[in-house]
Amino acid sequence: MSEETAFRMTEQRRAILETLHRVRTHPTADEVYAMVREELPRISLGTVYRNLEFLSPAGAILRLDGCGSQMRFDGTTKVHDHVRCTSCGRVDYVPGIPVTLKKTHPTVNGYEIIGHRLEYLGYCRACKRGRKRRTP
Amino acid sequence: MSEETAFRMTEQRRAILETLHRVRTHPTADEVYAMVREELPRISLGTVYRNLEFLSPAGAILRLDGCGSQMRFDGTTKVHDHVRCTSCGRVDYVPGIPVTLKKTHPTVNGYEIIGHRLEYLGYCRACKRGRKRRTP
DNA sequence: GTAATTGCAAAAATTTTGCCTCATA
DNA sequence: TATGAGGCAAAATTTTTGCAATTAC
Repeated sequence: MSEETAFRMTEQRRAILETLHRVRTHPTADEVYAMVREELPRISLGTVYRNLEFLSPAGAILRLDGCGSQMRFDGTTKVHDHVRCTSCGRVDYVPGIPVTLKKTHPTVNGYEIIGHRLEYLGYCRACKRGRKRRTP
Repeated sequence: MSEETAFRMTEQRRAILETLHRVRTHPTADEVYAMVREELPRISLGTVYRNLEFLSPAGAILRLDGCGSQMRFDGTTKVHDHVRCTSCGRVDYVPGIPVTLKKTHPTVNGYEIIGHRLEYLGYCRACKRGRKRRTP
C-alpha cells in the first residue's frame, strides 16, 4: 500500500550534498555548480537545479528563499514584520506582535549590524483549507 | 556645493507609489506593472523596474529582497539564523545569539504559523572597510 | 531490466540596458 | 529649454523543461 518513493543516490547528488555540507557560504545554484564541477566536470547546471529542488523538500538541505524567487515591494516604510505563506507565496503584514528581540548586537560575526528582518512562515487561510482537504 | 539630485515626480512614478501605498499584498514587479497599467495603460515594465529601483534606496518604498535576487542554499538543516551583507550579498551563519523570540503564536493574521526566519542585516568585514574608505 | 536521473540545449521567466523621444521643472 | 524620465525592444540573468542516453538499484 505504501508506495516507497524510490530515489537514487547518484554521484552528482552526493557531490552536491557534500559540497553544501562542507561550505558555510550559502551559495547560489551557480556557485554550487562551480564548486561541484571541480569534482565532476561534466555535471550540468540543470542537474544542479534539479537536485537542489529535490533535496530541499526532502529536508536534506535548506533553501533560503527570502520571498520566493521574485522580489517583492512594499509601500509601507515603517518597521513591521511579515508572514509568508510557504505554499502560495503570499505575503502579509504582521502588525504589532510582541516580539522581544534583543535590542542590538552592534557587531555579529564580524558584521556591523544595521537591522534585522523577521518573517513568519506558515499557511494562509486559503492554503490551509486546501491543505486540510488534501491531508487525510 | 551641495548638488541637489534633481528628480521629477512623473505620472508613472506617482502611480507606482500610490499603488504600493494602497495595496497590502507586497506585489512583485510584475504585479505592480499590472496594477499600474489599469491607470496608465501605456506604462512599460522597464519603467516599473526603474522606479522600484529608484524609490527603494530613496526610502519611499521597501524592497523585500529576501536574499538578493538569487536563491541561496544551505547544507545545515538545524535551526540557525543568518547575517546578510546588504552591500555584497554575502550570507553567514549566526551561531547561538540569545534572541528571545516569543515562543509561538499558533495563528497570526489568519496564518497557521509553522516557523519563522530571522535575518540580520549589516556590512561584512570587507564591505565595512570599503565603506569606511569611501565615506569621508 | 526498469525507471530514476543525467546532459544537453532550448525555452521560460525575470531583470537590466541602450537609445531615442517626451515632458517636468 | 535642459535634462531627468519614459517607451520600446533587445540583451543579460536566472531557472525550468523536453528528450534521448545512462545508470543505480
